[in-house]
Amino acid sequence: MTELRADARRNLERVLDAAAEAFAASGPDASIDEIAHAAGVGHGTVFRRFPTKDDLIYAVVERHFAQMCELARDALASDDPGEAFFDFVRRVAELSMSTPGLHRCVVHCGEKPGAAELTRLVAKVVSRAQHAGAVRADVKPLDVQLLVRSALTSAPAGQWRRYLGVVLDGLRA
Amino acid sequence: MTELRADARRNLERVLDAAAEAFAASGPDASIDEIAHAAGVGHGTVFRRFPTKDDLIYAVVERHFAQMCELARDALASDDPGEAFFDFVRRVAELSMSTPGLHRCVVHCGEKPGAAELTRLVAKVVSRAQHAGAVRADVKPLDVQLLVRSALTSAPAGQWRRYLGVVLDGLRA
DNA sequence: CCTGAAACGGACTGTGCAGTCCGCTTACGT
DNA sequence: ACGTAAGCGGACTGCACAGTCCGTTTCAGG
Repeated sequence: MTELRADARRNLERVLDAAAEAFAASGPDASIDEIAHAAGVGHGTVFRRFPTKDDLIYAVVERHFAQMCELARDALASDDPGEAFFDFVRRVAELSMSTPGLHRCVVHCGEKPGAAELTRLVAKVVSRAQHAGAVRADVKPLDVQLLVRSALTSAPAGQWRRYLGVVLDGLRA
Repeated sequence: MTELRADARRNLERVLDAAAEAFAASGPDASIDEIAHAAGVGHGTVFRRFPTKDDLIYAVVERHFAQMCELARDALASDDPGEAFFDFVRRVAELSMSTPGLHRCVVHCGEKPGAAELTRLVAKVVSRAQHAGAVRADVKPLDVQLLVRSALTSAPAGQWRRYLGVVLDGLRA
């Protein structure tokens, strides 16, 4: 199963990269042809790996979640839980603001792929920071998510970093 | 120019109603065929009035803005500026949450149609409420808009009324 | 090398959509 | 009532896209 020919694996990676970029830029409306061309392969090659466009979107979203899980794990590995939390939030914000179309992709594929794992990790990051006294104790992970999301989505163009700063200050203990 | 035959005017209205409903439900992806069918006309009739799909979207958005302007004018006509303001915000929220797809339509047609008039009226509603001492003096119309929008967009399903209540309480003097 | 399986990619199909066209119908002034 | 211009709507075109197929190319093991 994992026995994938070298060229196949290389192309698969190119396709995923191109798809991530296209979906990040244009949301789920990006066409397969466009992605295949950007990846330098024929679009038949895309469909061999991902029988359906939705399968490709799904894969990209999963990868995106995995990136955020990675950030969360980094935060958990740090020995300063407070700063780790704030860094984590800032990085996640940076990531999602640099890929505006991906949110629509997540919505598009309804039930999320690996969201459970991500939720679990984030909860850990938050509670660790609270334990260290860096974050007020009366907020829950969901609150953090909603507050941050609202700051990002409602900020005027180019102002989201400032808005995020305000919210983060509000979360400090 | 306003000399429109009776049947033409009737159909035009039906089309606008159907379009408003369709765009509110599905955003700008709603098809002309679907709208024409819902309006009970052939889709040629739609294209005669609106040479382009974008023209139709534009018209619906303009109508939506006009509705909000109407609400603002109602608020300005009330003799209790404070309560008028809070009612106004609640009504606008109710309106936009009942037409989730319209926001994407507004985004779709970039520069907004009659946004200037709306902005002007809202500014009046806010400053009147502030003058009456019902709303804290240190917020600007833009702040109100952003705060309300963020409450609406970030609330979990079915919770937006509660979130809005919190924000409105926060705006009281 | 040489061979067979794996992978490739582009031609092809089917669908759904925006936008056009034109023969038919209907409102309305006289 | 009737003539005509305004209005109608569905057949048609063209295009963009998702998804299929198959003849050709390339990898990898012996």
